[in-house]
Amino acid sequence: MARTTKREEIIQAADRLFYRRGYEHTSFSDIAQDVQISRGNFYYHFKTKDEILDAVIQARLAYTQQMLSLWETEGDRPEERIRCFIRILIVNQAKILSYGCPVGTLCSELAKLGHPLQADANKLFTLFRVWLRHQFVKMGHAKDADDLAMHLLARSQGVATLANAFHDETFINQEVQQLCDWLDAQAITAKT
Amino acid sequence: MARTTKREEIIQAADRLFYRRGYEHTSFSDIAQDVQISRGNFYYHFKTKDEILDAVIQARLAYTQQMLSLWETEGDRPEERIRCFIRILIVNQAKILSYGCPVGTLCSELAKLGHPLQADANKLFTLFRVWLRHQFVKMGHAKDADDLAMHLLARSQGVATLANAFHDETFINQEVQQLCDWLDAQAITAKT
DNA sequence: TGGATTTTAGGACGATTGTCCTAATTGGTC
DNA sequence: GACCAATTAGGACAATCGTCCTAAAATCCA
Repeated sequence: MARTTKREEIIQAADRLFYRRGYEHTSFSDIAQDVQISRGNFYYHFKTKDEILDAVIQARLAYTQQMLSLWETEGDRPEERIRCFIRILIVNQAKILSYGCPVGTLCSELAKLGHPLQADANKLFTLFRVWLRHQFVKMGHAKDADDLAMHLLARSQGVATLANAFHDETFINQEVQQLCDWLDAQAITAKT
Repeated sequence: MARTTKREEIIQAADRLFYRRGYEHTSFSDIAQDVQISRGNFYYHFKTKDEILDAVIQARLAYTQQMLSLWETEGDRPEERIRCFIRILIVNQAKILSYGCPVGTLCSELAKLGHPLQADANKLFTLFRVWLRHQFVKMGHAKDADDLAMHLLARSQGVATLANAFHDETFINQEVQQLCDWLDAQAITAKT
């Protein structure tokens, strides 16, 4: 039983499956089978597939925000916090090698589908963008904080995409090192 | 009539649709409607959907190779040729803003589908990788040519993904400028 | 012109999709 | 034990999917 309701169980399963197989390639049956309920009973919890996607996106936004808040308390310098962001490439290495970045791949898919929830999915990117911008401002990069945030986001995306395609974990480690070096360089230029 | 056969017409339409809507979200009907043939007649040209995908990938490989060969003849320094690669972010700006990178999004999708043609699609990345590596070797980066090639590929991928999500063309221009600067820096460190 | 070949249109097929309805079951409250 | 609400299972539904068959039409060649 634990604390999770059936609804939360469904959202968790959908979250996992949407990431692994993609949104469109995941069916009601797949999710229902995963949480051990009948396919028909699905309608009681969610009226449409978009409703599940919406719930999944909201859940991702929630725990992403939670993660960012947690990082905010770790370390006392903004560089160390940004390093937390860079390190997710290492922490989630295995998943990234198999399925890419959860945010990037979802946004790409929804863009191709012309899906109405596209904008909501993009908020995931915005969450990271705003948080990173905030950190760069604190580093002394008031002027180009947003550019630096976008730059770092893009670098991470690229690493995830390539690592996924080539199934290359050495590449991830190399690029993470370069990103850390880049970050250090930004810390130096900021003070001047 | 021109020179194109019906089969080539189908491949072209499928190529375009796979890029815009994604592979799975494009149906036989969609392609058939695009090239003005009946849905049933499709079977005469292609037995399965995978067969079309295979043909599309082969076509992409062919004209990508052709493009790389063309770049090989432009300019006399490898830096100028690599700049051709970077510039596709500008040349295909409108499409990238709407649909992302054709290579990256296809590989990501096929990875999620666990599709057997995944490896063939990845050859598109390899084509660029090998070509870029070749240019970096000529620049004097014999040792780290492959790392530089992968790095540049990843940067481009990230830019495409973010530009697509945020529909931001200014971001593309900024990042292209940074990539060119980075390339110049590599040209300098190579000679030493 | 006549016959062979290529290409076509139309529809059947079984499976799967998202959606929706209904009747049965469960669980808690008086 | 009786009542009420929450939750369930099973299946119907129309549409769409990829696949495949067949007969007609178009095209080519002798």
